Amino acid sequence: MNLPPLVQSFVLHFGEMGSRWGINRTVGQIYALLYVSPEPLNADQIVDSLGISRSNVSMSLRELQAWNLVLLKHLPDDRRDFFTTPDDVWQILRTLAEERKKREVDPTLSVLREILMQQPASDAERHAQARMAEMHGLIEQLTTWYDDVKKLETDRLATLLTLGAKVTRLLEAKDKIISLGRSKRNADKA
Amino acid sequence: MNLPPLVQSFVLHFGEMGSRWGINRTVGQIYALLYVSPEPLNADQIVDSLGISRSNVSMSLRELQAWNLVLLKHLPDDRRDFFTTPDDVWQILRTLAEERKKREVDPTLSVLREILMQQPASDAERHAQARMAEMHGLIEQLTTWYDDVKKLETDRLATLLTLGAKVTRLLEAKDKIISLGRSKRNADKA
DNA sequence: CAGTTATTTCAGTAATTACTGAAATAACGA
DNA sequence: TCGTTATTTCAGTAATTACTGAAATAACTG
Repeated sequence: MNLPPLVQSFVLHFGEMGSRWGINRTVGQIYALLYVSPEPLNADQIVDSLGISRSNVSMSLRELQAWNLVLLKHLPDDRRDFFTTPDDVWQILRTLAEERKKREVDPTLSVLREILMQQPASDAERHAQARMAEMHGLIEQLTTWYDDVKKLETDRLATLLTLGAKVTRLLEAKDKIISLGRSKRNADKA
Repeated sequence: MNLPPLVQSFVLHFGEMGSRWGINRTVGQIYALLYVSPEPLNADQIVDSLGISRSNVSMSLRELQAWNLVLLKHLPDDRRDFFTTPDDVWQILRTLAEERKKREVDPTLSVLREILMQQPASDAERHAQARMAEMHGLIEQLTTWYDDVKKLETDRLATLLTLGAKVTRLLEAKDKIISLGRSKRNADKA
């Protein structure tokens, strides 16, 4: 590996994190490298930077493209492929969320729905279905929220996040007032 | 594997999803099994249900305990350990979020902070640091929001989710009015 | 204490996943 | 067309991760 020390730390960390997810070390490293590079890189530059085989780079880039995490660029009079990441980190986050939903949440939802359609043949199955219904409800609620939020542009999403906390506090304050009123009335009754 | 068909589908699916995360197949299967079981299970019951070795169950339960995803129960006059999952799915979600943050987000934040402290030795490093600063900012904003939200009890969290969408729409409406006002003024000027 | 039961540890092995180098394909230009 | 360059594919191998069975430990009982 042949990189400025500061970049190298970042790349190595992402390699480790990658293997902690489903993504493997190399894919994580390549992504990190592209993310911090001032301009797009071609496959051979990645080979030189990370010290891995050309074929590994090819496969890993394909994986990153399947995740929509990487942009393909072309320079004039150069038929090599160059790769970058989007400039906007919030856009990257959105893509990541979308892809993980597609791979992890959606299949789970459809399995749950399918099972919930079936007729339980025992008490054990009836109980299992009830539990799955709870899980299904939770996931549906989360995805409904997500579907609403995902369309927001970067700056509005940021606003919503900082606002989110305030909405929470508002809710708490409202509840406190209501419960104060209730306990006052209860006290009056006694 | 010796399970009611409906439970088996669920368990198998979670096994596959498990290996798509860092978690392995067996851990995923055991968790799914515990999640749908009407009462706590001991290790031997898990062995029988899933057809895996006793030692594998022991290691996998240890893993689940490290993730705080599983509760240890004891029956009177029985010194075996029995395991369950929490009843409240929202509590499960909170735990999952907390543990993933601890394992994935926090280490990344600290690596980023450390790198950002250092003096860049080149333009490449300067640019890399700027990119890392963007990423750091995004993660900080997300975790601030998360820290606010995570303390909410189940029903209030659910409220916030359904509300979240409305807050969004409110923001959009407000922006539309403002931009309408602006474009009117601009039209007047012309 | 010895005997019984529950659980854990761990070395060895099986299974899976990652990676490489060589060959194949593809896309050009002369 | 052939030669050159870029990229992909894939069989073989390396590396990693998962799993097992046997032995060790631990926690109890009589």
